[in-house]
Amino acid sequence: MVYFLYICFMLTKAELTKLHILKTVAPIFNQNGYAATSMSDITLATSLTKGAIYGHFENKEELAIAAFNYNVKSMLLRIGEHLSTNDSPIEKLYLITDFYRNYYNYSKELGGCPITNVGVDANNQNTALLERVRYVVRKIQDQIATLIEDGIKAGEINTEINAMTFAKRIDTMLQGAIFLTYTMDDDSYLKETTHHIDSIISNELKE
Amino acid sequence: MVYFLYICFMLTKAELTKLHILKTVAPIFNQNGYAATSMSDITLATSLTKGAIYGHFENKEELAIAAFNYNVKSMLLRIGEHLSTNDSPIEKLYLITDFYRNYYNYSKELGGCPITNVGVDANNQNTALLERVRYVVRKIQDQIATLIEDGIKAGEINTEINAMTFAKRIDTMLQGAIFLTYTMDDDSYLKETTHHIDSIISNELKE
DNA sequence: GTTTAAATATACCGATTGGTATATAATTAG
DNA sequence: CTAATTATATACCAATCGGTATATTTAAAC
Repeated sequence: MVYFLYICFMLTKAELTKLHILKTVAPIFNQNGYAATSMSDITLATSLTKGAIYGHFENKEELAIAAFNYNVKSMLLRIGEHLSTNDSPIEKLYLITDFYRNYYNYSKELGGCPITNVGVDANNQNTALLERVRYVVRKIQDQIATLIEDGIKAGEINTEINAMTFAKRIDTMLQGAIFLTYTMDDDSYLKETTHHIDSIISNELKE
Repeated sequence: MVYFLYICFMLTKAELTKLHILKTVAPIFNQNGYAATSMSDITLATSLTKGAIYGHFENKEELAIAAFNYNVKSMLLRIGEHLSTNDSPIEKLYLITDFYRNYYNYSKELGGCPITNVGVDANNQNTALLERVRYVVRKIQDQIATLIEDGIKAGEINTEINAMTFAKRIDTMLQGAIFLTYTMDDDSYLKETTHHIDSIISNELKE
């Protein structure tokens, strides 16, 4: 059997299988958590056997980490695409809130928000996974802070603003909204919060 | 053997055992999650056997629900105590943020924040537990909203304020701060957020 | 097309899972 | 103090857990 990707990007059959495993397994780990996901779940979902799975991943933990990285990568890629629409720092800030405005629908495909789920799941459990979560949280906050600093330099944002303070404040609101939206199955938390952040940008950040 | 509580409140030995189980098991379930907590963990921690445990709880799920309720009850009790310090609605609002200011230290005793942990853990997994989480979230938000409405009636808070909107906004910020404080093991999220909410009360709510 | 190497399937491992039937111990009621 | 009852301990269950050694199939290189 010959696959499109195989021809196009010169991927070996094994690499394709690895991608298939990750794509299939990522939302399962994300939705069920590490402990509640069994290797049987994985073989069943991928239609592969343990031999194939363990041929690509050393153990369950390595697979879980790879699955989390897969989810995060596709998420950050999507944010990046969204932000590339506009060049102005302050407009990019609005685009971040715009991304999270529809985050419920989007992240459902990933089996929920990977940051929220793995952050809670790995807390005091899995050191390697938790470290990855922290890295991504820092990365997102740094990105927001950099945008604010760029906005200050461009004269779009008030010079007296502390970039990291506001970045963390925005991230805190977003994380709370994501958690409550999922827990209450109510999108209005994300809608209201993104709207609120927009008005903060307009009223408190804008020069 | 005779226990203090036994004499004082006329609790049977069995009821005492049940309390002992819940007190021991509640933080374990909260910290590890439902799937990652085994009955062996429970028998080991309580120094009891399966016979004793299953004599008091029908199955693992019932025990997990009882453990969550135990944590929530002690948490709500603590908030209630804290709020009883003052009678003014707006001062009670400040006392809520004051409670969450030191929430990291307090909730560590419970094995983390029960709302956050069980909210994520039970999402798309355990219907009964998730329903309990939702009930508690609504209860907390209603409590905040009621305080704001009382403040409006008392002339302490601006009449144009939408109580539930602000209650949900405050809760969203708190949930985000709790999540990030735990995930990043950094208390400053809760400190900064409670400080920020205080200034919102002072600047946006106060008449 | 054949050989060689890699990828996948099969069958199995000991340990642990949640749960139960029954025996034993402790407590309560008379 | 005894009898009835309740609470706890013991021993066991089938099922599943994560993981592995080996056989078999498939793809890659020539």
